[in-house]
Amino acid sequence: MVGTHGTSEAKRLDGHQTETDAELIPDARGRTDKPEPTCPVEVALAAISGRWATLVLRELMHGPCSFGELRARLPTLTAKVLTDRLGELVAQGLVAKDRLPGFPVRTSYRLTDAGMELRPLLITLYSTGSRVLAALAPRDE
Amino acid sequence: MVGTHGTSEAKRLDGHQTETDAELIPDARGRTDKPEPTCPVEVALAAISGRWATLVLRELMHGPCSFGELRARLPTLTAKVLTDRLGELVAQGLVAKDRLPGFPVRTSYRLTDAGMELRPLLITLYSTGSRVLAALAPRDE
DNA sequence: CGGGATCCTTACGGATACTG
DNA sequence: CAGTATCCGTAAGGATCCCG
Repeated sequence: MVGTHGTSEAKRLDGHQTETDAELIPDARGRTDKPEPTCPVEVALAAISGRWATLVLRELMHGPCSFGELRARLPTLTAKVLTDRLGELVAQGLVAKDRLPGFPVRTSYRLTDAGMELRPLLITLYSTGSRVLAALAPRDE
Repeated sequence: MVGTHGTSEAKRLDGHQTETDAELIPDARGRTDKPEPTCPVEVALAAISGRWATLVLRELMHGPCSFGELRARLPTLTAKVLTDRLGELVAQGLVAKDRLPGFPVRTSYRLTDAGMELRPLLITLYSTGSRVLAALAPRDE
């Protein structure tokens, strides 16, 4: 039925080559037809989603950091949003929170081993964005 | 003033080593203290942000695809959201929309050169998510 | 087939003020 | 210093119905 005409045009739309899929979808967790929290892509996405998330992560990549230091380095980020973002990262097991003894109270935030795994992603976000900008620059296509 | 005590504890919190920064922040566009649309990271983030965005991109990575085909492959995605997502991608110059002549109307969506640049990012999202899950699996730290 | 037009609800980001 | 407590406006996602 489908093959009666066999035009190359129909094939281009219908036929999806599965050759390169293994690169994009290495295993069964990627073969999903909707956003599943268990899909690795969604896990990574959750880590960097939310405004300011990548900037907070970038600062923590430099090493442990206190709440106030983070605020100082990201001056226009309000305490509420920073608390939200850090709370999410802690809940995801990407950041650990250490209360330092003494007074006034100091809290040190640092990346966990899982959080460290995000470094290549931040680097790829940067390089990808750069290449996209470069590809758009010549002409709008 | 700062150096009077010189405890290693203070250094760990205050001193951010600039050694590895070049990897994370290659040029001036990355040295921002707030989310700037011109920052490459924000550009890449914009491309994959919004629910279903990565799934739509994944499908388009296989090759051009019509509106209905996208709906068929992502059954629980409503037409409105798909229209939104595609519209954003087109507005960002990552996807091109071709109206095919004939009846009924067919529209073919395909990645532009800029959109193709997102492939490594999708792959990194997957591998990063996998490694994060693996790092969290042994123990919660 | 490929959307557009509405409407609704919730989540998110931000501002401001206050506390242990 | 390191948050918490409120309040608010907007925008995003989804459902439903309709049109060319």
